[in-house]
Amino acid sequence: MSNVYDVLAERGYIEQATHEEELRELLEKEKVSFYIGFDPTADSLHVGHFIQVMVMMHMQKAGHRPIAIIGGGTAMVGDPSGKTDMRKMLTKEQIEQNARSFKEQFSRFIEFGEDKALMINNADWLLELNYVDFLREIGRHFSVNRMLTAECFKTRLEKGLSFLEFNYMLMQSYDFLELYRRYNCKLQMGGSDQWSNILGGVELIRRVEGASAYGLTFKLLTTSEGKKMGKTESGAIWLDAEKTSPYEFYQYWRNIDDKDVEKCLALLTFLPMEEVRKLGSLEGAEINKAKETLAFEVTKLVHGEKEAVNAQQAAKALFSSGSEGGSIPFTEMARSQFTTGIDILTLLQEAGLTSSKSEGRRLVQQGGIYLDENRVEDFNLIITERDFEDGKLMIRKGKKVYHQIRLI
RNA sequence: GGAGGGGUUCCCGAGUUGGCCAAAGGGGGCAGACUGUAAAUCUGCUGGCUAUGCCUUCACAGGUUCGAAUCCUGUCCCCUCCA
Repeated sequence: MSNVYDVLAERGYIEQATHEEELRELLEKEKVSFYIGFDPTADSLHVGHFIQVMVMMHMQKAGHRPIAIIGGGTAMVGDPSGKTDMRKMLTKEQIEQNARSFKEQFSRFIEFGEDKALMINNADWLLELNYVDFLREIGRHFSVNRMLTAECFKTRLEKGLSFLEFNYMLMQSYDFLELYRRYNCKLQMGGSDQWSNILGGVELIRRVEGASAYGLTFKLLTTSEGKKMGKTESGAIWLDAEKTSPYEFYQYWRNIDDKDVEKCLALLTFLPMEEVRKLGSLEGAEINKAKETLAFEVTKLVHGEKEAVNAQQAAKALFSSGSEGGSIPFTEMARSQFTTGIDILTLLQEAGLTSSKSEGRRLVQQGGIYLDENRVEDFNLIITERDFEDGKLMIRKGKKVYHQIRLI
């Protein structure tokens, strides 16, 4: 069980790999530098990236060296894989800013240092490429016929694919070559949508350097229905506490589908596999224990133990007795606003629970709003200081969304 | 550059003999019931508001008309075929 490859396989990360056996041996024998690319298209990593971060952690633990590549150069082109539309192009400044946020977040999970792990922006070499040289050196190794048969371009061939995007594969392949030359990086990993791009790099290194390089892809984190996980109606689940509070983060995992629990425990926590299997095999209401463990462990990894405990306590308190907990989302409002009273619809909006008064009105009419566990019957209700206890008022929307108003 | 087709509410997508269109249907989402903070199922809702009425929406800007998503003119954008 000491081989990381086996660990990764057992936990269910691996989708496919080039030369499985060779790669396994390589990981057994030597310290391998490997890379995973990240597109800096947002200012924070989200849950979808986290699985890749987990892999880097596993690999680093096993003594290998992760190289996180920030696609500063490639982001300026946009990866067409799996997309139906052309991506928005980002400005250089945005990309740089995002790259900084990424690095900060990576440091929470991976130890950086010359020998430990690196983070590199591929803009370093991509931006100064000379077009003609690139074509002569790299372009000649790619067959358009072959590329067109690649899965990642198929959907785009129907809808239209610009030449700019068509080049993405070459750029990513070139990244791998460059990393091989500079850091002796022999392995590229990525989501399964990256398979063709990774293969491109592996082949390029073989042709240009005559050396062996390897590729490995992970399963994309999807729900049992095949949807991408980590997306909610209100957007992605971010690793940044500012964008997704630890409480919400915890709740996301707590509310996960029964069928996804075991998979997530294996992929997103470091719990031993025996325990993962044990938890995953719980039946009926019992499986809630597994969900609690999952939520706690993942929150702990991402936000630290303290936040995880807070989130867990808040959740338990709310869902078992309805009393308040420590870290539920809240809004602070001036006491003076409540001397004359404020109507419920406005209050809901202030708390961010509804986006319009009409929406609030509907919610109340349908019986979806509660104040301290009492259903609100009338949408003309006026809230005053007297409704508060200890300067706090708990509003609940639906079954699970809690929000507290605090007087200041 | 030439020929043709099209841009509708969160998304897909009806609607173009002008009024009955805040706009069918589906998806998604939200809420209710049932439950285990799960899934499935059933029900309701899904532009805004100082709300039985009023206001703003059908690419954009004008025009015709008592009245336009629907007709006319111009502009922008997208797609397909030809070069």
